[in-house]
Amino acid sequence: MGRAPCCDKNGLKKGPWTPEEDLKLINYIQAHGPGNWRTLPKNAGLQRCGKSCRLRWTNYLRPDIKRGRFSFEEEETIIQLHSILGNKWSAIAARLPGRTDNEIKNYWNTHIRKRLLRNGIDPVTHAPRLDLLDLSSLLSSSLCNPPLINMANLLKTQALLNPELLRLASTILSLKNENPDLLSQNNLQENQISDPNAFPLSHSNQFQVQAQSQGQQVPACTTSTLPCGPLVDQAQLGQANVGDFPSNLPSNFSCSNTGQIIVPPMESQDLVSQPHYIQCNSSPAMPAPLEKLCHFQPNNGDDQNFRFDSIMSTPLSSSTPLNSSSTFVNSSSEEERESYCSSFFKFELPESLDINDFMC
DNA sequence: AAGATTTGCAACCGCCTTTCG
DNA sequence: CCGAAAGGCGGTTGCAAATCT
Repeated sequence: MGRAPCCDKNGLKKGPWTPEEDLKLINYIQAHGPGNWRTLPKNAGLQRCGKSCRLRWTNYLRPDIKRGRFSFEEEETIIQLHSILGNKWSAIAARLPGRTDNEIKNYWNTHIRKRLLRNGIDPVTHAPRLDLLDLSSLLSSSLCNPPLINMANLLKTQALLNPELLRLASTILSLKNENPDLLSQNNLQENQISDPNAFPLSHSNQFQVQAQSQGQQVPACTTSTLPCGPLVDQAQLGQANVGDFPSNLPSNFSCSNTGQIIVPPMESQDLVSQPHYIQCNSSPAMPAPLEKLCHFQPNNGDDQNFRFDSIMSTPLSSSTPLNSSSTFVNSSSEEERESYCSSFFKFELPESLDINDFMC
């Protein structure tokens, strides 16, 4: 037996609400409070389905709803939360005061999703998408960079690969493609990190990188396009396994020829500072070749207080002097935001990387 | 200037979960 | 425990506004 409809639809109005209807609904709820949506329309004198009244109230008429363009902080938070929660719009909305799940869903579908796609990032998994890459330019750039040829070959055999490593490879390729002059940049970086004494490593700078066993679901959060973004108080993220958080390589790392992964600085906070280098301990589950990649070091002497968790949790949009600049946050165009996202990705393939080690 | 196309968003639909008798 | 009702959620649609040709 099918369920009875939520209300008798005969004679009930559909479509856009009129100001008069809104007023009736507001007046009724102000007098009696929300709830009992089934009887509300009748009592309020509305020719509407109760469900329609509830949606109108929760998505539009509620007094605490914030309308207007999403701020940079909000967008950033949405991306981060979506990478963790997926399409749980109500859960995301619960962390964005004044925003409704419907509004966030619409904004995601019309703005953020498209931008991620333009940046070659799968909006579902938050991972780079091979099928969106410009393979011709990729291959041409590979001709000037032999290790990339190997990686391209590696990708052809993706079915044989550990998915995590495949993701790493695809990420490297896609971002290399976006940053053609990365080599020169990285030479500088390599020089910077070649002297281990220059980057004292404190215990607090270490974290465990837990390579995921094959087939394990990867929390997409670590491949968010805004990896340095806020994260929301992770303790509040009931569904997010904070302990697993760094189990993926952060999307904004780069790989030096010396096998180090370089996490760029948060641009909005420090547009000119050098990347951070973070040391990580390899876990038993990590394939040996990946261990080569996961040798993080803190950046430099003038960043003694650097902590990885600060990268993961410090809001890009926090009220730091640079970032709190309202001109940046509030007037950022789509291009600026796009640039902001893609600029995180600076990769270089380690020459020492032997793809054979990655084969299953 | 006008028609075509794209974009943005409010609203609807149907399914799932929770509540309650 | 069971079934119906209500509430909640995510996906989709339809239309007006904006943009393009």
